[in-house]
Amino acid sequence: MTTKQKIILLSDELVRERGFNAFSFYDLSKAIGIKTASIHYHFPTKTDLGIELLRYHTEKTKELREKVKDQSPEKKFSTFLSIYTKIKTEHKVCIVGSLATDLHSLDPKMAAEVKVLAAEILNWVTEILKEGKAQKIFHFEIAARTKALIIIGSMLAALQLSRLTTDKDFDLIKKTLLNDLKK
Amino acid sequence: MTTKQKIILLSDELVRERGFNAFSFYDLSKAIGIKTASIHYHFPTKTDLGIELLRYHTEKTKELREKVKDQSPEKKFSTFLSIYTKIKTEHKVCIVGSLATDLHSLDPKMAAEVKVLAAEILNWVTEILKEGKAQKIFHFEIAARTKALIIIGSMLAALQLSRLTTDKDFDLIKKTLLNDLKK
DNA sequence: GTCTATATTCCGATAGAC
DNA sequence: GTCTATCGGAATATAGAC
Repeated sequence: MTTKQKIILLSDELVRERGFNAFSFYDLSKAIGIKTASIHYHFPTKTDLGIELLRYHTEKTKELREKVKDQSPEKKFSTFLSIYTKIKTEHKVCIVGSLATDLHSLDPKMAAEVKVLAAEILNWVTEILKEGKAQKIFHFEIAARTKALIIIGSMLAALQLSRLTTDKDFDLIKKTLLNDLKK
Repeated sequence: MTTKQKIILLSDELVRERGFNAFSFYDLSKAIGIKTASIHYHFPTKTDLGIELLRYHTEKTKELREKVKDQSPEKKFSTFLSIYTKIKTEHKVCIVGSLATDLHSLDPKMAAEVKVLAAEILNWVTEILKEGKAQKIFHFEIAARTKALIIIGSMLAALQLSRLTTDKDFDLIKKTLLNDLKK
């Protein structure tokens, strides 16, 4: 793995663990074993790093979407849900939620990238839901995009709220969501 | 209003606008018109300020709960929802979501107070839902606490996501939630 | 690409006068 | 209760050697 990749992956952990404004180049330098000046070589500013991190997420989401494009809607949906399940095992939150709460403290260019990622996720889930409804696998009466917003929001919130109540509440919310969609 | 109250109210705005780690005593001092040293007189540390801010929210929630205790479940529920509607008009997020994403960067004493506030809200909404269901006003099949988690989570997420999509999505989610409960 | 060294700014916090 | 003055530390960022 290149140093640049190491920096992005570690930043990703830290943003979702503590928040963008709560980690520093020094945190990265300690963990990777290089000096903060070396990090500036790869990312001139912290905003540059944040932007590349977000583009990495957008790209990864697109790749995942492409990877399961020929699968059933159920499989696609469970793939989507597994993103959050993985995050929960790390006791972290999703990057969209983490950066949405800090949005107005971010450089506008970085804030714009958060919106791009959110749009990509919303677009994907909307598509999955439409397809599942057409195949009479998923059942809901509202617009697919609205349903997608509520589902994405519920998973995002499940990660945040289950930090405050108990970890079990994450699974509880996830299962309830899945049942609701299939009934 | 006392200076102490001014500091708490302004901190509240800033936490929900930018996040706890993105505002400083200097931001407060500018806005209030006193020096940062004076803020330390009222709150020795930033954590002390955070803790008092959270206790203020917990107290306010209890007062609101008490204020509407003799009203109908619908009225109680719409009172609960109006908290988020108000926040949305300010383009902010709720303090629970803001601090949940930053939780692992907070002093443990402050993190504990976030959990106290979340528990109070969850307890209140669970009670409202149980009462509404008993009166056959609200309709849902899952446990009231689980439904409360999903509703609170949906409102919390609606504030965050609608920062990234469009403001209209907040109302869309809110109305969908209300329809679902009454159908 | 990584280093040392340093500049700059900001931030939380304290001492002591008024 | 608020001020001036200041400390110590942390953070982002840059210059220039290797």
